[in-house]
Amino acid sequence: MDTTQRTEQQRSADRRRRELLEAADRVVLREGPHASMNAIAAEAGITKPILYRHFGDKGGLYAALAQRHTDALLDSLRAALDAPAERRRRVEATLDTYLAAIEARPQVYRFLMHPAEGAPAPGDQGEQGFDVGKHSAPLLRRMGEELAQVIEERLDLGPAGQRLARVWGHGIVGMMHAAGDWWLGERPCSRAELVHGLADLLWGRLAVAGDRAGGPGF
Amino acid sequence: MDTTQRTEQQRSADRRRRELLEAADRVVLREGPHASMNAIAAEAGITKPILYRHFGDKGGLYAALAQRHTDALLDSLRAALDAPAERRRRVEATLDTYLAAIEARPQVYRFLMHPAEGAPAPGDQGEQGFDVGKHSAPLLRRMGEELAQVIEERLDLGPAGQRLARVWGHGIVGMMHAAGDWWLGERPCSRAELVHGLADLLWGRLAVAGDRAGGPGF
DNA sequence: ACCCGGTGTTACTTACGGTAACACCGAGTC
DNA sequence: GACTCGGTGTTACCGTAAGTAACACCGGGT
Repeated sequence: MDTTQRTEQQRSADRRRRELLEAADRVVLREGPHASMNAIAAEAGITKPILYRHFGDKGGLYAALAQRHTDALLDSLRAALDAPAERRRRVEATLDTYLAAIEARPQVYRFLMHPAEGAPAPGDQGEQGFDVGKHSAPLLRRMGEELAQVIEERLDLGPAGQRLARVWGHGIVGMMHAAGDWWLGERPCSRAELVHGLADLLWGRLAVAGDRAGGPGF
Repeated sequence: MDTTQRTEQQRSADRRRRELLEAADRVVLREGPHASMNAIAAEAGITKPILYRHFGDKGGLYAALAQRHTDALLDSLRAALDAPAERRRRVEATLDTYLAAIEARPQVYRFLMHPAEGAPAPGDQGEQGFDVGKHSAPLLRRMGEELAQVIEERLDLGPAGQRLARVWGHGIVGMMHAAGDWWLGERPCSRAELVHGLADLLWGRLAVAGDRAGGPGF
């Protein structure tokens, strides 16, 4: 098991794996998250068992596929978050980066948000509580944690700062996600307007807005 | 086809439908969203074709099931939103109501958020764009729209108020959802702390928080 | 006596995830 | 040169679950 040989084999396997992932990517982009293993294998010019040898099961393949895209998106978001500008500009840039991404490739986005569709696993006994709470798309969790870390590093939030940063990280990511999802479906306004509206929300405009005439107030 | 007879038949059918829904509810609560149509039929003491006669397909059954729970949850939320108290208290009460609901019955919650698992429909040709944007759980959309309406009715947000209210409605709901999902999975703090943290976020504490020493600022 | 709509059944088809068993092939070894 | 060995590939199969005929029973109206 000397290093060079192992590397040789691994490089071959890794190249193959990348090819398979690219084929899977094409199929998922074309047919959506319901793409069958047969279809993916056909696209790659091979048959099912090979896919299973490489990825274990459908969940494994989808996880590998999702991680590629998740990593790419997170890199973009980090860049926007780290840009040299004032706080509000950075928040807006990050929101806009996310929205631009899901706008540009909605299929990828949809796949990332619903990767757990298949794979109930035949021998499913156990875990009666069926992973409540962990069901969210890994992308959302990762984005939430990432943002939480940035917030905690840079903001002085007092003694309970760490907990608060995580609450905010996940909350802001969820806000971005849900608003983006709705916006993508209905296109009720321009991207810039959406970004501005969300930033206003985060900047506390909800708290200071005046009551409307005639109502009991909000 | 006189009215009384029709009503007679309909009432019988409706009662049956409710019974079936309750059986389905028990199974879904016990086995999660992967419950098979066979299992549901067995729980109801009948066989599959009857389910299909009543609900069309699995998606139909799940939609009917989801609507019951969604309606119930929305009623609670409306009550919290309409309570006579100042704005911040009401926001906190609404957040707390939602979190209490998902905490009390996580299985229901999980089911509501992922109702579209099955039903790719065999004759799936067409809709190549596969409903991007509409994939979200109907519950999230309904909550977003509902909140948007309340905001728009009660707050004076200037000329673009309507659009802004919808952006905020969906954004806030998404924030609540993602934070609640994360919280339910990790239980990093008490419910009250979470509520307080999210309300602080909505009240603009992000904007006014001080930079941490040593960093370039957020 | 006869039909008819509603409720129910059994038995089937189709599709898909996943697996077992076998075939080929190139590289290193005696 | 025959021989094993790991990797790549195949065909053929199993189990499960959605969805669909086709048939059976039963009560009431004509």
